[in-house]
Amino acid sequence: MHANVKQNVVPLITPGLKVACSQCNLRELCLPFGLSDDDMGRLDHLIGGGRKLKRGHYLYRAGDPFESIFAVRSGFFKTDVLTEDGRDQVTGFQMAGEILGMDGIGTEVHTCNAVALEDSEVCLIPFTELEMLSSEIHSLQHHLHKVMSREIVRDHGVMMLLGTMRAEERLAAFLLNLSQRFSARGYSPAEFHLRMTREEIGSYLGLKLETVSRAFSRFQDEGLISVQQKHIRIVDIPRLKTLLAPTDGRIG
Amino acid sequence: MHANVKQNVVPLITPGLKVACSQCNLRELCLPFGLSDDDMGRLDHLIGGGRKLKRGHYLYRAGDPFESIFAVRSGFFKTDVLTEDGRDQVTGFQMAGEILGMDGIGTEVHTCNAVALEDSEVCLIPFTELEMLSSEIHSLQHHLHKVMSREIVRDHGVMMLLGTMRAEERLAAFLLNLSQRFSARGYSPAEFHLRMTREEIGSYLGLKLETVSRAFSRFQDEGLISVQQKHIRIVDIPRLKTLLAPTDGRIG
DNA sequence: TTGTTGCATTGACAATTATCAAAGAGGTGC
DNA sequence: GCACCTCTTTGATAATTGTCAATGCAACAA
Repeated sequence: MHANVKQNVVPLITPGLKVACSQCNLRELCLPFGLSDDDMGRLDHLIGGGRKLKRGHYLYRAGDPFESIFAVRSGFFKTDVLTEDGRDQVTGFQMAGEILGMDGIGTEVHTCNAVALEDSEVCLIPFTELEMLSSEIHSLQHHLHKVMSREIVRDHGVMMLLGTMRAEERLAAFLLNLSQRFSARGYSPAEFHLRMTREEIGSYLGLKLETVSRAFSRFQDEGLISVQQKHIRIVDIPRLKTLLAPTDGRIG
Repeated sequence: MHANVKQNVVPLITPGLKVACSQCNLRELCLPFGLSDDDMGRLDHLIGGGRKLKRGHYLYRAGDPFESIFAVRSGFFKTDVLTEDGRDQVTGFQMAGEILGMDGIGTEVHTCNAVALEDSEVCLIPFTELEMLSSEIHSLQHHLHKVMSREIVRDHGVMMLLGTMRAEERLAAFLLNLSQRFSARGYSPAEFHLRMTREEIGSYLGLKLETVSRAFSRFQDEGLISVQQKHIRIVDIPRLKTLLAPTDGRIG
């Protein structure tokens, strides 16, 4: 089998963590966005508590019955799809405030795996109950739709990346995306720790790990970033951005 | 500017077509799936009529305010994303019974273009009203969520294709996908007319049009399909499928 | 018919990325 | 500290796909 994340087979999750949207500093990034205090209280009621996951453990696996979606409270996840013939595609990396598990709604079964890339915590949001509550709270319903729609738009961005960009462009886009998301969470946009391996980055970007590694090295040689294993410092964000708008074949 | 679809600038749509889900032979494929007669009647009420589009005309464009989603009644569409720097990625091809426009929910603005690749008809589904109705009809709400979730899962499949497959595998997957969808609509799974150009196929598959053309020719040489311009006949579906499960690096 | 236009095919060659292989770095447990 | 393990880096070479260019084909209009 592929050098997949870890050797554990059972999704070792620890129940019983007390959580409340109304107390959560991620609420503006997450599902309760825009709710009144009153409605937020009703959402608190519904959240099925939290779960802690150790690094390498699965939040869910392809084939698991779908019951809940999850909000990342802390930590870092990847989702990937594994086909019968051994193909493995990382479909995303999720960090605090982001929602996981919406792939399972359509089939009632999860269609990808979600793995913690570091020790993490999630909130469990039972989906049937979320639907019930969202038919009473219009803003919750609408926000759920927005979250799903944004996931579709994000996927389109990945298709664009995979379909039209070259290796270095893909990596630049990836770094800038991480930078922006860390920044939105109050962390440095210029300096961060990668939670995933070169192979996982490569899988996400449709490249082999060696190609990812070489692109990192090239960026470093050109003074765009500084890399030390998983530690990244972006030295020149503007110039990194120009890598994405290449030959300047502009129109108007 | 790129050899984009057509020279029209205004989305020339013709309003006033009378439609009713309850009378529609696509209802089992489309949004009203699973509704009672009674609820279907309420959905009929909400559908904002139909629109006809001539080939080459836009159903919506990136930047248009989002108001409705659309169900394809007949015809064939493509959606694509165009970036400032001139990249163009086809994100999907849609046929009868499929839903268009969900990309716009999250931002209240459409994020891609939808173009008719042949003369087509769509049903217009005002989204705010759909949300209102779906908070009253649980099965409608749930089905909407399923439709959105399946779009996410479909996108994951495209990522897998773009991230892990080689040119011929991508084209085989593409043909088999079309075949299956035509089949589900009562058309021949083995013989059909492509509505899109080689360039559009290439954009969808992350390949150049020449590569697509060469792959078609190779398939024909090997007796898998017969190609004459846009007319395709799949001669050997099983063997085409084996192209997707390649080196047989199976596990168990 | 003939010319025009857009799309498709094919060939020769170049660029990009993958593959294979070896060595280096860093962390963990003993 | 030392051994082990995983991950990363780098080089040499091969495979795949892109690029450029020419020709072919089909539909359509004059």
